[in-house]
Amino acid sequence: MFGLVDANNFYVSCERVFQPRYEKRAVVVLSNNDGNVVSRSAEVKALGIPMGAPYFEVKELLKAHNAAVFSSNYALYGSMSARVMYCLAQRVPALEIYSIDEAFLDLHGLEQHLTPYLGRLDELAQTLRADVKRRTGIPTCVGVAPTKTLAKLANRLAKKLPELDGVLYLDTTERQAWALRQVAVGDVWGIGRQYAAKLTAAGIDSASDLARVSEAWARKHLGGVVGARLVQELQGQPCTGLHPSEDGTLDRQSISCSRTFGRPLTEYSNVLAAVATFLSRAAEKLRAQEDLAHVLTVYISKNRFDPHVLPPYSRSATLTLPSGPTNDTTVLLSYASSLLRRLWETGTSYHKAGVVLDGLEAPGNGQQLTLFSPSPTPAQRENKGEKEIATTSRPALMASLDALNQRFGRGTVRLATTLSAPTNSGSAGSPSRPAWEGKAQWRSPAFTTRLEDLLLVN
DNA sequence: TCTGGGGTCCTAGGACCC
DNA sequence: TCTGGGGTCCTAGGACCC
Repeated sequence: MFGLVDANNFYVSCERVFQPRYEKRAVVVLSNNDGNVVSRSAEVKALGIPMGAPYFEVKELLKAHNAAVFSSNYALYGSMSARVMYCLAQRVPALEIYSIDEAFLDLHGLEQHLTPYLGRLDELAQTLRADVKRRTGIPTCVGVAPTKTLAKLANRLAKKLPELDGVLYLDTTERQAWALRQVAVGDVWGIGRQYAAKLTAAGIDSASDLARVSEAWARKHLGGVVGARLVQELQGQPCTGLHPSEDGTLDRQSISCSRTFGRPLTEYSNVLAAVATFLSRAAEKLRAQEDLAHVLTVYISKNRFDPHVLPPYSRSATLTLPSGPTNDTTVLLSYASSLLRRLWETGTSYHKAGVVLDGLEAPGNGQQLTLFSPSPTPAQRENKGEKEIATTSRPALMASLDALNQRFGRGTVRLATTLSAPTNSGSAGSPSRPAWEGKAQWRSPAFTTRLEDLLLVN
């Protein structure tokens, strides 16, 4: 059996832990740039405000109901997530951290061997919920079922139906069949908007209907092997196992960093400063998980909501690093700036930029070396005669950078390229405020990660 | 006026390998 | 006249997840 633990409106719950006066009030948390509603308290859901609603569209409604509005505070949510995962890891043989607020639990064997001591799996699930709530303040629900897809479905019902008291255990085929009938096809894990529309057009409305389509049909209409697996999993046949997260942290196969800008940017130097900042952050994460990357992608996007802008809204460029895998920000940046140059169209207004690091590998024995001396980076070629940029990594420099920023705060020491060029018109902000930076008007304190923000109790 | 960010997995054509 | 089969890697893009 698999368990799925999922926090209830996680970001809102994190805010409430440290500011209990919001316990009974309507609360929302907004995305970066205060753009969209990404977490809603039950009171807000009852108002009919959907997940992902643009804030400007629901602002008045929220105000009318005296809702509290927060900008997102990832320092807080990340740290609360780690606490929740730590609690869970202490009580189950293995878990897979699936997202910031969800984890799959490996419960195989427990039902045969341990239940005489621990009670049924649904009792164990209740114990987990109570433990997490007591130690972190975060409310959760738990689904238990023979496949991950059914565990997700069970979790959804556990959240929806108060009479289940936060736990649903789909131990028999009768209970599974019942659960499948309760869930709309669009709410099944792996069925997004496009597939949902296609399925309802074909007369497939519930998870139960979907569980009865043929494998061939699923393959043809639901993205090949992915669709075939999905249907089998609904039938109770596990197609995917648990990928345990070692020591409670997540090792990623790709690392990215991107932002929508606070305002549209047309100056190359401003966008370069943004890309350099995002790349620095991504490289920092890469070093934190002790990996090297050998594939780099840069992308820039136009405003897809502007009716005057035609698709494609986004262009990307990917490069397999000729000088081999690295985690050195300066090496990565010299390639990133040449990719950005390739994508750049003068006179275009850009809305967002991002970088992705792929092809991650651990340093050491397995590493691919170059046969000859590393080929020069684009920056070296362009700047021939100027100061050299190394193609070989300088681990000691990066380690010092990370140590300083860890101790004195993110961005204390950074590459000069991350600084936006001074603008003639731009007396608006202080020089330390980059052109691309967005809004975050209502951010709560970093209660768990900044000494100055520590809650004081009299 | 105002519309997020960080991921996973899959597809598909072309270059290239033996 | 006639021109293979089984792979990997690279790059770009799409669907989906939370």
